[in-house]
Amino acid sequence: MRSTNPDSNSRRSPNTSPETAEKILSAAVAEFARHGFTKTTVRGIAAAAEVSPGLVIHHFGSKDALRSACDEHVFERIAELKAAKAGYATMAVQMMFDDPEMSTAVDYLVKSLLDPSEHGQRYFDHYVDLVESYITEGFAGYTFRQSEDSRGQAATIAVMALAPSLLEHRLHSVLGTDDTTAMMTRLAPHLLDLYLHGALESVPDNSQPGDEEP
Amino acid sequence: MRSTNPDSNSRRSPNTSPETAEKILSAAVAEFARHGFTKTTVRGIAAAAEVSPGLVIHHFGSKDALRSACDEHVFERIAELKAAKAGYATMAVQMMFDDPEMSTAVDYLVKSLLDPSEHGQRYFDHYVDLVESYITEGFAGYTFRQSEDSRGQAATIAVMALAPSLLEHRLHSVLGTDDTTAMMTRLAPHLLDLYLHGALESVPDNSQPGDEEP
DNA sequence: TTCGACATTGAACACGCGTTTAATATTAAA
DNA sequence: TTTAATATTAAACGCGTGTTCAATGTCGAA
Repeated sequence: MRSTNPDSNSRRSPNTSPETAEKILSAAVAEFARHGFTKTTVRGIAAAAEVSPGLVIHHFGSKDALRSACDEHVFERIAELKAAKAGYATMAVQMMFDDPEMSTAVDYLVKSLLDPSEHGQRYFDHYVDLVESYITEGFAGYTFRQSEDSRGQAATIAVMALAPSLLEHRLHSVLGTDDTTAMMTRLAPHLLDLYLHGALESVPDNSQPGDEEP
Repeated sequence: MRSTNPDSNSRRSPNTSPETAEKILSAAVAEFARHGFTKTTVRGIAAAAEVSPGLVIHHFGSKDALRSACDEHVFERIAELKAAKAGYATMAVQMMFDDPEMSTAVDYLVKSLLDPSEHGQRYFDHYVDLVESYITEGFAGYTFRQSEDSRGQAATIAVMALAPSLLEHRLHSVLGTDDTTAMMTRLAPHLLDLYLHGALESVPDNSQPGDEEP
């Protein structure tokens, strides 16, 4: 179903272009992931896909429609990878950052969270739902601390899990690195330690709050 | 050092209008905090300050220069409030969200972190430095869990502390609230619990990773 | 008063944006 | 081959942007 041409001998793919549309969409996802929706230009996508700006509109109708197409594409990609990793005992955080092939998809979703959109909000809602189910039902053998406000707890943990990606660029600068995978690997033990034991080791023994110095 | 004129007696607000410049700058901070730098327009700032767009440029030179002025202004404001709260026993997280007067300043800094700029990076670096000093020296009687990689640990905690503000709008939507202070108050106990005890209560007892179901 | 310096404005400029349009190139079908 | 349809492009349109400019308003100084 990919090609109906009789002789694909010396001719590659001249006119019939499902390839071109895919190339444009792929370039769009990359550009959106890199610069966000607002700052990404149709001309930039066209240049990255080595086509004219008009062709981008011709294939997808508008910049917003192109974004929707990208949303669906990324969603499918994420769903595939999530299904492929089902049952694999690891934290959701690692699930998102382990696979280098997923990095652009994750970047896209992160930018989608920052640049307000319905798709981005639906993704975040779904993510909080997922975390809440982990809290109530457990995840890969782990048991979560329970709370009366499981929704607020889930939202808190979801936000925490997304934080490193949100500030990825700032982290690169402050840690003096440019390898995202290596950086996330470096942060992973600290995240695990935080999730397992918290960040604080001992609490002050003064009972009433004030400007006291121990 | 503010003025070199000999008689600054009744010389306050004649023609040279510091009031107008302050009004513009205040409006600019609010607009930048609300919509971010890129999406904020000079015309929008001018409308909020009830002046003409040309006057904004006349007073600050350019949109970028206006942003720098806003950066300095917000930095000073934050420094003041931090100094005023020195010695007050509370977490750095709460330090940033407690005071409702600080909310716009915090929003501004958050947007500054997302929309890349030198000032935003310097602020983040400073923030990580602060957290690292808390880790090594303790904070308000609290003792942090130690790590060989204190820099990575500090970056991790700093990112976590900033996360709720970064996704404030998404949190509003997912929790069905429009009161930021109330929402942060709701999340506070979950954050404290996370920092004190972590998020996970028990770990699975299977020693080798796989697709096992407990 | 007159003058000069500054504040302030409305209109316009130059530019980049998303999008449209007319024209060309290419291919499948008749 | 001819024809219809689609892919593709260069150019331009309309719009919003940051910015500039000439004109007007305003107030202290002389």
